[in-house]
Amino acid sequence: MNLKELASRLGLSPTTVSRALNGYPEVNEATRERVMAAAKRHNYHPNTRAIRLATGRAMAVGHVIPIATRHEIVNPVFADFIAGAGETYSRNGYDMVLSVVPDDQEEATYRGLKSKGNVDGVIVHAPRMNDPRIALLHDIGLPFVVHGRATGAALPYSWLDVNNRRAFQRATEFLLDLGHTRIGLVNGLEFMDFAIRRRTGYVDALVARGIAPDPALMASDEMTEICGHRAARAMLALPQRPTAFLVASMISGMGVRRALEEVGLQMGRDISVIIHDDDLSYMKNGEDVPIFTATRSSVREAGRLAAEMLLDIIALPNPAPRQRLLEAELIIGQSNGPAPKV
Amino acid sequence: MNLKELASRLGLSPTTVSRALNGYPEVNEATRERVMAAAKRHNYHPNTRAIRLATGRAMAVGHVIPIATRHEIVNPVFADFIAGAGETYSRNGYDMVLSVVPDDQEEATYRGLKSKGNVDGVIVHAPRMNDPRIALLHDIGLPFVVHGRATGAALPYSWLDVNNRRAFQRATEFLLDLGHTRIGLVNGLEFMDFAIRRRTGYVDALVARGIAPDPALMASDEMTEICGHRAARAMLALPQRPTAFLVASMISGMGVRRALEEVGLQMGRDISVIIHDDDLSYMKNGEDVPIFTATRSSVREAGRLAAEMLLDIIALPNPAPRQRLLEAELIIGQSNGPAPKV
DNA sequence: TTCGGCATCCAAAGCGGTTTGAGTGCGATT
DNA sequence: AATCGCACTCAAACCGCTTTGGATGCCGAA
Repeated sequence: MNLKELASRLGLSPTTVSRALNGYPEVNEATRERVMAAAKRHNYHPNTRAIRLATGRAMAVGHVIPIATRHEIVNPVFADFIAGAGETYSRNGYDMVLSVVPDDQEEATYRGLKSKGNVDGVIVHAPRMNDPRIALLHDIGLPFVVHGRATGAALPYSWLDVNNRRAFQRATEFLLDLGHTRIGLVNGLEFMDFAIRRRTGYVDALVARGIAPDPALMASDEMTEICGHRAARAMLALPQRPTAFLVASMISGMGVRRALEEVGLQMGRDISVIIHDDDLSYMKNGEDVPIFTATRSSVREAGRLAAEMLLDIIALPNPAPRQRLLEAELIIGQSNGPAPKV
Repeated sequence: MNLKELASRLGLSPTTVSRALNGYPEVNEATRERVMAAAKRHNYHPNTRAIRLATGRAMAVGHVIPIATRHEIVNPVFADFIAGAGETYSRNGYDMVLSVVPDDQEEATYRGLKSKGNVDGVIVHAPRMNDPRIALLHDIGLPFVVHGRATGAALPYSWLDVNNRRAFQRATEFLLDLGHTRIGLVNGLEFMDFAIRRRTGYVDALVARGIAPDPALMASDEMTEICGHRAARAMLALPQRPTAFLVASMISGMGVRRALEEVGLQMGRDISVIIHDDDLSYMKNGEDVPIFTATRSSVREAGRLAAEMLLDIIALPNPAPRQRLLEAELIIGQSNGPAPKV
């Protein structure tokens, strides 16, 4: 069942039927209702491919996922972000298309997406410092929103980010207030923009209290259980070990916890731990009382909001870049306590 | 730059240019090379929307993700599966479109995907017993491959699955061989097909050795850290506690480990644990030596294979249903040992 | 009576490709 | 010399929708 057939059954022209269904004013209300009814009765759904060609819009948003020779973006955080963004797209009649490509084909993929007209815009994931994708997308004229920011970008661009610096600054201050002075930072990879900001927040807080950051207490690696464990073990083996940890993710945090248990330290009593909690749907930080004290910000909500921002931008003829900075909550769980008396 | 313009610049008809680029035989080799060169020079990429309309194929595969009022499918396993499938699609020039929809709209989404022509086929995730989606897709004539199986389906259908029954049977036998007789099963939700099969394997192995399965040693819940922890705690509190655990996932396993540490049991010495390891890229089971002894099967590879199967099916005019059963490896890590002497 | 305006509706021209059904020109066959 | 087949190429139809630029009829105003 297509437009033409539906029109002929109704004894109308395709023009009128199309307009009736799309809510144009120049069609008689009685006619419109007749058309609507017939469409429903015959289970008519306009062909998306034809609409896309006729309107010149893809009604789709792209997410490019480089599969890593180096580091994976396919991580749990990504999954939840996608889920959030996908909700927004569905609600607005957009498709979400994921391109999983070898990372040396990332640029070609973006160019292809634009020139072949597969999508109306893209979300940029996991920005790094001086991320080349921003200039590229600007260049080829593909609307985009960055999830995060890219320090060093020359041009203004749209982004949605969590205030990572502030979150880690507050967390550090909180630990300092509890008397901790040796705080281990188990950070993500520091070519990632968010990790840089988090370290900045941590360092700023220390410096503000006159504490010199100790390089031995700052680790930077992938946010896996293994890496969290390794980093914590290394710091715990120091002559002057930390009395608290600030950890980049829930999963790293589980590695840290394992390390603590191995050396016989009880989290929350002997040693404090604060993690960053992305509020993942399948990786909840406890039920009523959080297991970990945490800086929390829902990455799923970020996905929803970033997608909304992008759809807004796509809809506008000449959109100005938008920015939105979300604040993380500091939630108190069972993993912190005062620094032990020396 | 579009076909017509390219053609006129070359002094050729669109027909010939189209054929030259698509490798049809009825075009002079010299002409073809001239066309190819010009296409590259002018950076010509055929418009996907036009191709789709003209050919009647969507060149896209759908994945429908119901967002749960009840249980989330947006889980880490899903992310890796998607990544694997996405690789296959990219290699073959297909788009992957994800539809994230409220679960009461799942059926409508499948129907829409078909009638609006958005996709050429779909992958069905997380099948349950008597899963209604199979009949539905059969009905509306949308090609599909199920990741997993759906016990109780009336019609034959295509699927790709891991031999979950066998995997858990082998793991159980392995523990039995080590002298364990009280083995706790920390399973996934048992309306999920894979979870049912795993329990069957576990029960079969016990029964074959003349051991009556104890309901108190069989838990079924979501595969989260929290749930794993809770289940393990409950079993450890039994008068006759288990000497080994068989656990449905890496993440549940971490919860189990936490429970063990809480009660002062050392994994691998005091108590044995075997998990199922989906070989997730960001959740590796150790580096050289696995942390957990495990039944392992890469879900990412499953994604690749399922996608290949689906593309094959889509390409064929009248495809017969296909099946593929993958075997999980049993890999020995540091989390198992002989049962303690009574 | 005439004409402008309004409410409706439609024919036809896109959108940018693919594909069908015909040409052409040329060497080989009869 | 006429015919045939082959190798190329092209015009035009088509995919299924949107959208432009009229038509048409009817009513009230001049």
